[in-house]
Amino acid sequence: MEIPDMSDTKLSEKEQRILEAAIHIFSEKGFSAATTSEIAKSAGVAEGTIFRYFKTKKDILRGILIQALNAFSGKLVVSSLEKIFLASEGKDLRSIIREVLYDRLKLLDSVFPMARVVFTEAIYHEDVRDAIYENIISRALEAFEGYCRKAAERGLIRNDLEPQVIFRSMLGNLGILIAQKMLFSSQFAIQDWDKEIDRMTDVILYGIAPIRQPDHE
Amino acid sequence: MEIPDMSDTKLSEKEQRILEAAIHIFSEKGFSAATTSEIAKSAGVAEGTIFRYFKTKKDILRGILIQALNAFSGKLVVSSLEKIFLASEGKDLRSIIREVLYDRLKLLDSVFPMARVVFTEAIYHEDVRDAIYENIISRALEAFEGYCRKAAERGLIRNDLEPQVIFRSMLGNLGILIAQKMLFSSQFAIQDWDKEIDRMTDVILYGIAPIRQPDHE
Amino acid sequence: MEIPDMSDTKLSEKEQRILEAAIHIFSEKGFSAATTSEIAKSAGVAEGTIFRYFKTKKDILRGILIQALNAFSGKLVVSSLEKIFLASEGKDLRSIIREVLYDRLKLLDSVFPMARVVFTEAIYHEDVRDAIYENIISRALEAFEGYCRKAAERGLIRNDLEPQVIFRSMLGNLGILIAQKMLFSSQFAIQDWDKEIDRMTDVILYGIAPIRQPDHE
Amino acid sequence: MEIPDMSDTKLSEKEQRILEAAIHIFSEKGFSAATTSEIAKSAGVAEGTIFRYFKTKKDILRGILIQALNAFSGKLVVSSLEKIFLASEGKDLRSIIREVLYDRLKLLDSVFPMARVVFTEAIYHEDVRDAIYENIISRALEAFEGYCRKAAERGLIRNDLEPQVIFRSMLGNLGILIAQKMLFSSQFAIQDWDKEIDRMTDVILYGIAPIRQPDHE
DNA sequence: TATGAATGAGAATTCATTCAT
DNA sequence: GATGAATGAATTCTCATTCAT
Repeated sequence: MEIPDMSDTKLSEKEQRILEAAIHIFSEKGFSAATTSEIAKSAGVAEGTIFRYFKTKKDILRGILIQALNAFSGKLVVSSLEKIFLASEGKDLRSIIREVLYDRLKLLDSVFPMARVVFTEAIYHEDVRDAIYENIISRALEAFEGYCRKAAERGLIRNDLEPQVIFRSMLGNLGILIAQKMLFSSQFAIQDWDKEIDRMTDVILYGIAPIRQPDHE
Repeated sequence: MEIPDMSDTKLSEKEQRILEAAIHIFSEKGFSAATTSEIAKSAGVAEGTIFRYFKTKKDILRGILIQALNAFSGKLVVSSLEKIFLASEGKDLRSIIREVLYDRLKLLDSVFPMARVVFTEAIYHEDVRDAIYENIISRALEAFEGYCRKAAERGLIRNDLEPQVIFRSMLGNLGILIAQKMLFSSQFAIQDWDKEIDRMTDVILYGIAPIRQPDHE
Repeated sequence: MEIPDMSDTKLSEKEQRILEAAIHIFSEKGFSAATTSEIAKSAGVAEGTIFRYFKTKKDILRGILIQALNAFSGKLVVSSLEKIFLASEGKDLRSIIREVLYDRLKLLDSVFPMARVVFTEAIYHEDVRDAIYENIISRALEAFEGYCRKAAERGLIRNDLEPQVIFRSMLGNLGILIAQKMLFSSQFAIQDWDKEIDRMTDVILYGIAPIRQPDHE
Repeated sequence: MEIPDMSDTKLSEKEQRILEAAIHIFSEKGFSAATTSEIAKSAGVAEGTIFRYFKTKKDILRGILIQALNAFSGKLVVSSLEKIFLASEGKDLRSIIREVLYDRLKLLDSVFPMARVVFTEAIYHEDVRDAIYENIISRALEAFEGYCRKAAERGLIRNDLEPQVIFRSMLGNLGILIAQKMLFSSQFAIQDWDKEIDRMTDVILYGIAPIRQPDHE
């Protein structure tokens, strides 16, 4: 697959329209099942036009991946997290985590189709996974470790846990929540998001074991 | 997609061989990108033979889904969990959770290609999700709730948490671990599974907030 | 282009039919201007069938080239020439050359479309030229040199000429004759082939300079 | 194909540039395999510009053919031959033929790409052949017949040969030499052109039969 | 029953030509 | 005039499905 330089070269309006149509359709039916004719129709251009901008169908996918990695890595993943953490002084951990969860949820909501394309491709292609790791996971993890260390110093979180483990736990919980919202909404309609987030935060914070004393916290 | 009766009608040896080949190939490249000729070759039958057993390519997928749902729902998901819980009398929660995690991990390991096919299809088709919900999730949840209630009564777990929330937390943690093992093994090679499971159990049990007393557990 | 092993692997009846249709159409309009749909129609098969036998359109051309090189090199070019030379004992040079010209003319007549495809492709592709050289020219030249030496020894031909030069002269004369017959038949209709061949033989034998003695032949 | 009036209407500089680029590219890959975008790039104009000057791609080819026929018929084919023949008084036949061969060789060298386009198209299109015949062959032949007659009268050449036969012989020899030079240079590199032309002249003059008496000529 | 050659509908891709700027 | 983006018809190629053996 080979995803080239992630630099955010400006895209023409038409190129962007094609990419958006493709994201939508790839997201709905997967890369292989989508047809370029469909994408063209949805983008409102002639089928041939697609191939002016993208040499092959696979290149459309590459275009999406590049955009996705750019979007996730720089702007979204790290920076907004950073803001929350910077604004976290004095706040208690519960608030911070709630905010983080809300923020991530909102973020993934806004880019869900794109994310769906990226993750399903990741399932099949190691190079996509590598790119995801390099551009998103490793960076997010790095940033996260910094916050964890600080939080641990301040006594906000346990200092006997490795950040990776905490990261994984939060990611896992978040992932399930997203899946629930996006895929199983008819089975598990979530009415009260505040409450839902609260419960999740609670589990993340204190686990499922009985809480011994009402005095702590 | 319409997944018909889940009854485990016996499959002929050839039918089974075709299904296995298809699971393998669908798992590697996805349903649309796989070709029937490839499946036939891998199954060691003529391409035409596939269509004696499965009217269309989609029917092969249906066959896989049926098998998968059967496998997950009845035999695997519930029963083995049950065993663990039944054998749990007297054991502490940490041991139980560790056992559950180990067990699920082993299970998913053994059926990973099949699970991969099911879950990627679930991403695209609501009816598959419905079938997954009906056959797996709702049953597992039901069983889980029973155990939770009992465990709560015995004072093993917090009684202020809804079983769903606990379920979600465990599922999320487990999901990430699977993804890490199956997809990001080159980035996060897990050497010491005992330790890894221990850490995860720890977080599930006690969360990430600072633990106040050494008296816990 | 890469023309693979020239071994005469047997072709199925359908493969042969496709090749023949392709030879006909490539010969009429050239490789690029011919369409696979046209070839399929002319061969009486479905378009898809072509691609069972030839992975790409270019492979059809390759198939033709292989067949052509086989046909020209082994069976035709050398062997029939050989017969003539073997039967030449005692005959005078004029008869031999006439026979050779007739023979080659008949040969090229019978494979004209194929030859046309090969030569037009040779114009554009060095590898085709190389293959032609290796398989046809160098072999024919080699055989020809043998005959020339013998003929020179017997005093049938000048011994101060290099075989290459003789070869070139005969080939040139023949080439023009073929072109005349195949391409400019409406401008230069040849009525009396015996006479035509005679005149050509005469020029090949004695050149255009005035002949001094009426004693020749 | 229909090649219209051969009059040398003046071409704009841009038109000429397009034609030259087209000659180059058609010559390398053939008419059908060449793309207008390629031609435009090579001519340094926009693709649309081509269609200002030539209504269709085929018209570019027509333009080349017209130019080629003009070039060959008038200026080149006849006139320079004429010069040689006019200057031939007193010279022996050998010198004349050598000069003619040299001259033609140099000529074809200089216009090889154009000639290649014309001749390959001639292979496929009768009207091109007709145009070649009308504009080049018939004129050249006519002129040639005149010289032949004179030469025969002067006793320079055999008078029992029809000029056509002589023409054909010279053309054939020349054709092979060109092919050798242009297409098979790696197999038959010609080092010493003087010698090569000499040998060819020798064969054209005296043929391949043993020369009977050292006394003649 | 099993085969695999044949099919043809449909997919990706190319490219001459048009046309608004 | 010149441009080059846009077009869509035509082309190559794929592959699920059929069917004669």
